[in-house]
Formats: sequence, C-alpha cells, structure tokens
Amino acid sequence: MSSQKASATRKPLAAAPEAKAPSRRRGRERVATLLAAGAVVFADKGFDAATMTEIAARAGASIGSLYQFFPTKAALADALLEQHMNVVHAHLDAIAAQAATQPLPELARALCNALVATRSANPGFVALLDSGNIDPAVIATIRKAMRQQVAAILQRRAPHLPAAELAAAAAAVLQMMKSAAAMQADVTLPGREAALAELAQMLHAYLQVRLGG
Amino acid sequence: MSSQKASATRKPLAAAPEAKAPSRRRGRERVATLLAAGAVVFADKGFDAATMTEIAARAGASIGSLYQFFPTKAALADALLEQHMNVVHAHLDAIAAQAATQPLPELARALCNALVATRSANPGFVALLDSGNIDPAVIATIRKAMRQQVAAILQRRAPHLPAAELAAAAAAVLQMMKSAAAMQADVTLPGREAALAELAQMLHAYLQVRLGG
Amino acid sequence: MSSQKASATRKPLAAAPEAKAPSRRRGRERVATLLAAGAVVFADKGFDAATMTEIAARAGASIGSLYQFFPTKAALADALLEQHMNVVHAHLDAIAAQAATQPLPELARALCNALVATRSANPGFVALLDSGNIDPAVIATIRKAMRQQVAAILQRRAPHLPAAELAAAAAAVLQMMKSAAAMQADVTLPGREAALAELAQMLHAYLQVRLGG
Amino acid sequence: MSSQKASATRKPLAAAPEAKAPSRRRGRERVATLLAAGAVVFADKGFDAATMTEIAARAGASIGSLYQFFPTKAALADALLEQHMNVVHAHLDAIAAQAATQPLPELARALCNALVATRSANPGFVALLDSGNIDPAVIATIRKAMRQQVAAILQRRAPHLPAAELAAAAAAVLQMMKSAAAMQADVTLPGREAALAELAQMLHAYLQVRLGG
DNA sequence: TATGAATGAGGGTTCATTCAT
DNA sequence: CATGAATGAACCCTCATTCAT
Repeated sequence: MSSQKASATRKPLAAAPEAKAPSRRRGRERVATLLAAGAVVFADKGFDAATMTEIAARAGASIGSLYQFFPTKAALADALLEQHMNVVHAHLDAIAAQAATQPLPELARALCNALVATRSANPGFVALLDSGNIDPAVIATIRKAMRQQVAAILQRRAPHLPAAELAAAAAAVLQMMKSAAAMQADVTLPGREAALAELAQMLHAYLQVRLGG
Repeated sequence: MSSQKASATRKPLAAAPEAKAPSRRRGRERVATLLAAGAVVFADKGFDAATMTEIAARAGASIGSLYQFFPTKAALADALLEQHMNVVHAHLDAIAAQAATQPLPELARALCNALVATRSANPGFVALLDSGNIDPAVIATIRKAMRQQVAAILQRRAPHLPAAELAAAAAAVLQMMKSAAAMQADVTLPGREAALAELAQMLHAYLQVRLGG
Repeated sequence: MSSQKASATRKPLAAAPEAKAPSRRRGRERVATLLAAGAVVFADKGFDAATMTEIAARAGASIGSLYQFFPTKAALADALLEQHMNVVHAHLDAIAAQAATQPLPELARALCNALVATRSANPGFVALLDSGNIDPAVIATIRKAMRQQVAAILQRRAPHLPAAELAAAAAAVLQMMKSAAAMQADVTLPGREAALAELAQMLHAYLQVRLGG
Repeated sequence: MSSQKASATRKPLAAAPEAKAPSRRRGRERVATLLAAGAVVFADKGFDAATMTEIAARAGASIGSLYQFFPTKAALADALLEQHMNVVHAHLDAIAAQAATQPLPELARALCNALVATRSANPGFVALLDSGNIDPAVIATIRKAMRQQVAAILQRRAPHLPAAELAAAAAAVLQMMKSAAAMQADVTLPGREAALAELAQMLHAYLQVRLGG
C-alpha cells in the first residue's frame, strides 16, 4: 500500500462532536481564522491554560461564534491536530517519494527535518499531543499512522526487511524524528545547530547499519 | 572534574517559593507522604489537571497541611523535580563510573536505560518538565546539568574530543535517552521492547562513529 | 477656572483593572444592580469583610456575572468610588454656585452638610477610602480634587487670598466636612444634632476669621 | 469628677475572652513584645490583613505562644486598644491640668496635638477603631470616655456652661482633634503643617465664641 | 447566524484556631 | 509553657459552556 493511499484513506480522528461543516464561504473563512487563533494560543500556553475566550478574541470573533463551529475545546484541538497531521503526512509522503533514490545521508537529514519543519510551523502541536487532554485513542491512531508512513519510507530502502524488524526500526526512527523537533524547540540549547547535525549523524549511522550501506 | 563532584555541588533548583522545611519528625513524614502523593497525581493527570485537593486527599492530609509545606502548586512540583533529578543524577554518576571500561554496546544500553528506569519510577516527571508551568530557568538549569553529566560520560571514552563537539554529542545523546524513556512510556506501541533495542542500536552505531570503535 | 469646568474634565480614577463596559441593555442593568449591591455590602462590612459572593447574591446575580463586569473586588470598589465622587463633586459644584452670594452661616452649614448628605446616601464610601485596599494614588487623586473644589468655593468669598493660604484653608475646611460626616454616622452619639450644629458653628467662626466678616 | 478619677476607674474594655495575666517576668516581657509586634502589623496592614502568624513571627514567638496570651485576634486588638487609650487618657489628663490657666490659643494647639502625638506613636490605632472589627460597644465606651475627658477640659474654662451645651461642644472639639490626627497622617497633603495650623486656628476661633474670650 | 451575557462548579490559596508533643 | 503541625471553612477568581436576544 502506498503511503499516498494511506493518507488518502485517513479518517477523521475523533468520533466525538464534530464541527458542522460551514456551508458558506464566510463560514469557511471564519473556521480558518478560528483554527489559526487556536493554533497560536495553544502553542503559547498549552491546552489547559488556553482559554476559549482568548482564542475567540484573537480570531476577532465572539465566544458564541467559536462554539458555533467547535462545540468543545477538545473538538477545536482535534481539528487542529487533524490539520497538522495532514501537513505532516504530506511531508512524509514527499520524503517517501524520494526515499528509494536519495543518498542515505540526505534521507537521514530529510527525516530529521520532517517534524522540525512542521513543528515550527505550529509549535503547539506537541503541547497538544502530550497534554493528556486529547483522547488517547486519537493519539494512538496518529502515532500508528506516522509509524506506518515511516515504515513505508524505510521499506523503499530495504524491501526485504521482515515486517517485525521494519516496524521496530520505524518506531525508533520516528522517535528520533521527534527528538530532532524537540531539540529544535529548545531555545536554551547552546550550539543547537551542531547538536541537530549530530542527531542526523546518529540517524545516518543507524540507517547504514539497519538498511545496509 | 569528576561527575561525582559535579553532583556534590548541585544547588537547589527553585528560585522563589521554597518548600518550608519541617522541623518535627511528624512534619518530615508528612512531607514525604505529600511528595509521594504529588508524584502520583502529577503523573496521572499532568500538572494542570492535578489538583492540590486531590494530592492532599491521596496523602491523607488536609489541604491546609499540604500548603503548610508547599506554599504553591508549583513549589510542590519543583520539590518533586528536584527529588527526581537527584535520582537521575545519581544514575548518571553510576554510569560515568563505569563508562571508561565498559564495552560500548553495554554503555549504549545503560544510557538508553538511564531515564527509562528513573522515569518508570516516577512517570510524572516528564509531564512536569514539559507542562510549561515550571520556571523556564529551572528547566534550563536541569537540562544543562544533564547535558554536562552526559558530556562527562562521553569524555571518558573520548578524552580528546574538542569541547564543542563533545557538547553537541552530549545534547544528541541526551535527546536519544529521552526518546527511549518516551518510548517506554508509550503503552500503545506494539513491539516496544524490540523498538527500544533498536534505539540502543542507534545509539551504539552513533557512539562508534563519534567516539571511535 | 470655574469648578464646573473642573468637574467636567475629571478623569477615570482607576489605573489598572477597569470595569468591562456592558454593551447590551441587560448588561447595563446588571451593572447598576451590582454596583448598588456592592455599595450596601461594602457599607455594611467594609472592604475586607465584604465578600464577592454576598454582593452577587444580593444583586440576584451569579458570581460569574459579577466578575464579568468587575474583574476584581478592587475594581468594583473603584467603580463605586468613582460613582460616589461624581455625586460629591456635583454637590460641591452646587455649593460653589451659591457661595458668593450666600450669607456666611448658611455657607458654613452647606459645607458641613455636603458630605453628610452624600455619605448617608452611601455609607460605605468612607470605609472604602480608609480601608487601605484602594490604590493610594487613587485616594490621593480624590482628595486633591476635593481640596481644589473646596478651594474654589472659598475663593468666591475671598478672591484675593494668596494661593498658599487658600490651599491650607481648603484642607482644613475639607477635614471639617469629613468630621461632620463622621459625626453624622456615629449613631451612639447622644445629642448628635446639637453636636453637628456645633461643628457648623466652628466652621462659621473660622470662616469669619479667615475670609473676613 | 476629675478626669484623673475618670481614668482611674476605667474598666477593662472587653468582657470577651481576656488574656490570662502572665505570672512571671518572662511572660510579661513576652506579652509586651507581642503587643508591640501587633501594633506594628495592625498599623501596617489594618486589622483584617494582619495575620496572627505574621504578628507572632515579628515578635520572634511561635503562633502557639501568641495564642497562649491572646486567645483571639480580636482580644489582641482589644488589648492594644486599651493600651493606647491609656496613653490618650493620660495625655488628656495632662491637658486638663493646665486647661484653666493656659492662654486660649495654646489650649487650642494642645488639643489639636493631643491625638496627633499619640497617633503617630501608633498609627494602627485608628485603623482598628474604624475597621468595623472591634466590638461596637467597646468603641462606644471609648468614645464616651474621650468625650467626657474633653468635656472636663472645657469645663475648666467655662464652669457654668449647661451640661448639654458642654457635651455638644466636647463632641465637636473631639471630632476636630481627630481631624488633626487624620490630617497629620495624610502624607500626600502638600502644606500639611500650614493646614494643621489652620485647624488649630479653627478650634481657637470656636473656643473663643463658645467659652467666651 | 452572531453576539455577549449568564451560570456555577471547581481551583488555588489563606488563616484563625486547635492540639499533640 | 512553648512549639509547630493540623485543620477546614471560606475566599477570590476562572472558564467551559449555555442561552436569550
């Protein structure tokens, strides 16, 4: 199964109260504004400390308006999450497309950067995932999907790796990718760029061992 | 400077609201109970969702008693953090003691396990660090101390590595150690043990490259 | 400068936490009710002993409603203060208008009664001013404004009094006016009316000396 | 009845829980320290905001020790009040002793200064009286006693004044004395000294009218 | 549909007072 | 007596959510 397909067949994350799809253009714009505001505020303060009132205010909307589209704080977070996951998946799909032909060090770097990029696009993402306020089932789903995408990437380089080993490697690589994102987010780290390069190096060394030179 | 010394000169983390030290035996026991309860509740729900009331209740104490020793929710978290850091630092010191003589794969495994172990001893640890409710300066201090300890460990294997490279490597290794702990905490991950082994492998491959065979 | 003008250019008292202005009619009514309730409760118990819960209850509102418009107990007090000051200033303006032509004993009586009247309209006023919970800068501002108004009144009778003497006299007269109000509030004082008359007498004697017959 | 006698027969102010008189020297010292600490803290923060814990701490005593001598926050305040009243009464007695022979302007000044002096010796005094936390009966008693002392002073100058007029005049003069004290406490008042002189002038003018030149 | 007022449970924190040691 | 830990009612304030207009 190609990862494109995987991402194409992805289903809405939550079974919970869904935002009613806005029928008019005006509505769609509003939703976008609200999501953007939510992204910023969640990123700034984390899920718990973020308030629906502030999000609405930042979007230039009334609190009532916000609730019209997102019946729950968690629903807003879910929507945000889904949106971000789409970006992430697209990123990984792009990497997968090149995976077979790219030199290994470049692949390593690309993987390391995957989450770094999307994460700086929206720093609140992780805060949400780790806040403990998101339905664990949703989180599990997300993680599984990402692992599968990473596995698909690795498989391009090592088509005959047994499924179990592939899965384990994918989990490890994904974890490493998260590490890179976390490191990128740590502004207090002196020599951050060098350390990030080191992480890429680490990934490269591993891929060499695992996938064969 | 030996890492033992480093840990000997470690200073209290918190700047502002310290836990008032109990002077009676009763008080000291209380503080221990309260810390334990806090650890559990923070681990369960994260910093924000944890309530002082629940912590007190779980400790079998009244809310007033809790506040007698920890003037603030954050102060309690700080105390917990400090306590945990002591464990972590001791762990790392122990690793450092063996670092020079140990076979490399074992060192890799030991590093991977360092945070895994302390973290399962108290799963709330990370939640606190990442919650955004802890004084960023405290967090920076903690991270720096850990990086230095890891650097000291690496230095035993590669005494002549330039300081800058050493620092970058330490940051990368530390990040990896955290990855292992995170992975360990993810109960939804199928084949977790295999994946953890893969992480150790990754670290090993990296150390080989970095520190020389 | 006429005292009317002075009162026209008066600015809002509070520096920091303003009452959020209601935009709907319902809200405006609420605010009025809440202010009234606050006035009563502050008067009854003083600032510290008054509770927001009681104020809300007395207004027939929920606690949340109260906080919607007054983000802080102090903000409510400030609003109340400002409202009362407006009444006081209007009173003093009225006195100023007649000051030039009125017989001196009548002026003395009017001054004595100025605060008595407004104060019985809202007995909590002084409690607030003296509670030590109001921003001292606000208090200083209030006092200064009152002194200036009293000075303006005196100036109508003695246009050529040097500014410094005028200011000192105004401060003394204002203090006397407060005395009258305090006396009025003391229900345990036997012969209160006679004593109040005595105070007016005292003021009259003073004005005669100061302003000339 | 001489005012000395009046002050000699004064009874304890409160019927409420009394502090047990300490039998040993050590105890008496402690009580003195506690009272002093209470005076300072009440003065600083007012009755409500003052905490028993802080008072004990400032006295270098434990909270338990404080409660050994003053079973209640109000009891402490009462004790303080009584102590201060003794000073005030002594002051007034001294004034009474000279009242008959002194030139009128000097008497006026002495009266104005009476409360000013004692009040700056302990600025918390008024805060207590006006805080609404002291038993109103106690307050009434205090006021009555002071009025009687002032009346006694006035009587020395005008022995034949009818009792009712004397009482009214005493009430007015007392109020004026409080005004002077309040004015003295107002650090924001520019030209405070001049204003105080004005107050003395006012009192003088009144006494001339009332008591005859 | 958009707005903003209304609601109230719940959270962190304080402090007078009590009591065992 | 002294000490300091223990208690818990009460306080101020927040915020997700609902609802009338």
